[in-house]
Amino acid sequence: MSTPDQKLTSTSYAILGMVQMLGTCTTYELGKAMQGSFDYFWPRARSLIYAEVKRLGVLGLLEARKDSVGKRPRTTYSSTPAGKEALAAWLTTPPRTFTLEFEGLLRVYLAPFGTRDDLLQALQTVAGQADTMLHVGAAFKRSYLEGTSPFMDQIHVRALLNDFLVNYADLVRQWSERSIASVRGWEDLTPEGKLEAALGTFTNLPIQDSPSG
Amino acid sequence: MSTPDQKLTSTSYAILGMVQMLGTCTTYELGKAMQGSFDYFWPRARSLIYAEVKRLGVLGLLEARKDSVGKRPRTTYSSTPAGKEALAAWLTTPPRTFTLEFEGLLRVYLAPFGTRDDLLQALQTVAGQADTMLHVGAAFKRSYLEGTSPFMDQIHVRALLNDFLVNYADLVRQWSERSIASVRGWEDLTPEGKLEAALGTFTNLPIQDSPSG
DNA sequence: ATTCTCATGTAAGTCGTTACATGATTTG
DNA sequence: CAAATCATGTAACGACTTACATGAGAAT
Repeated sequence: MSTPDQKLTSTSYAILGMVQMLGTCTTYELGKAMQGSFDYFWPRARSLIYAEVKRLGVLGLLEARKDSVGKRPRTTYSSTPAGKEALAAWLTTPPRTFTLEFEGLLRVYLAPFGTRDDLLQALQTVAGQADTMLHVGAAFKRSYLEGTSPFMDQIHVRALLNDFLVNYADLVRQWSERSIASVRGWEDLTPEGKLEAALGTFTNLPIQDSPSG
Repeated sequence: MSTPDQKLTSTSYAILGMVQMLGTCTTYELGKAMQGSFDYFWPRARSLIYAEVKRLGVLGLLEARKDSVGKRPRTTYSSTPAGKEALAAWLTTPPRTFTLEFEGLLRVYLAPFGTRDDLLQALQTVAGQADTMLHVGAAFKRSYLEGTSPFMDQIHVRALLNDFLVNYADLVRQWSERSIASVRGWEDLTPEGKLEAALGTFTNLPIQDSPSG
């Protein structure tokens, strides 16, 4: 009963969950943990977290304890029964759709208004970004296989999560590499002589070009 | 020279590019085109486009012509030399990093605070969303293979684009399906008896758990 | 002792969304 | 001709970001 859910955002629940996971934490620790865990699928700026925990405290979904370090005040948060209830209630609702924001694809779409080299550089930047992500994934993999990760007891769900994330990074990496290879084979961005390969790419997409309607 | 780039966002350039692609268009047509093309990698609300073309008009990057339909006024836009220059200049800069916002993964991470069935439902929702995306991809594929797409002359770059998008949707679909299969095999969300499979998942990730360095 | 990094926030601003209002056009 | 849908915006609001300010602790 009650579930007093005012206007909470998904970020609110992300915070509620992370605090519950950590038990008790300062906002800084919370921020670090969120950055380390959520950055690739729910990225948020630090300052937002400071604002949000405050709000969740007022709503009674987090317990805020003031202490201080030196003569500087700070706040430490922990979960409340109401907070746990709210989180559990949210978890029963369907997730909003996943959205991608991929400027690199915008560059591909608009490539004909720039140069071939612009496109190549954009794709190389993307490849580098994917590579970084793969390194992070590799570190996670190592920490779980070696058993050095905190939250080893969560390994069964974290496996699902990393399964997605690593395959996702790998997809971006591979896509950017084969795209670079394609573009390298071009002299410019005009359509001339590029139809055949394009049709081949479409044909090989892992999908049925099945009945409309 | 000049490149008077005030504070333009990536969305500004997306608009600049789409208008240049269309030649001349009403804001409504522009919005439709953007929705149809960018929705999966650069989603933006209609109303933002109305606001943005107006601004781009003031900046001289788009030409705005007022006409009317019945006694209702409307504005039609087309590209200007300055606009084309600005777009070309932007295309030389490196793209910002791709970001994902995937509430489904948040649900996976926080799953232990809810029930097994919550998690299953969330994953099924995701599978459905990926499926929808695959249908859109299939339609694109068909239109290009049949040669019925407008902008057939862009097929070489669109092939790169759809290569990513379809494989991405396919990844989400397949991931959600194998995750559902995993969770179906569980009786609850406790760690008991789930270690082996999790370790296997990590081991099989397409990545080296290579030297830290 | 100074400097650099860690830690704890606040303030201002913006990009973008949801909701609304209303005219025009098609459809039943 | 009434209802639904297409078309053309505006207004209000909010979630999130960037930039700033500053204390504490570590390093040199």
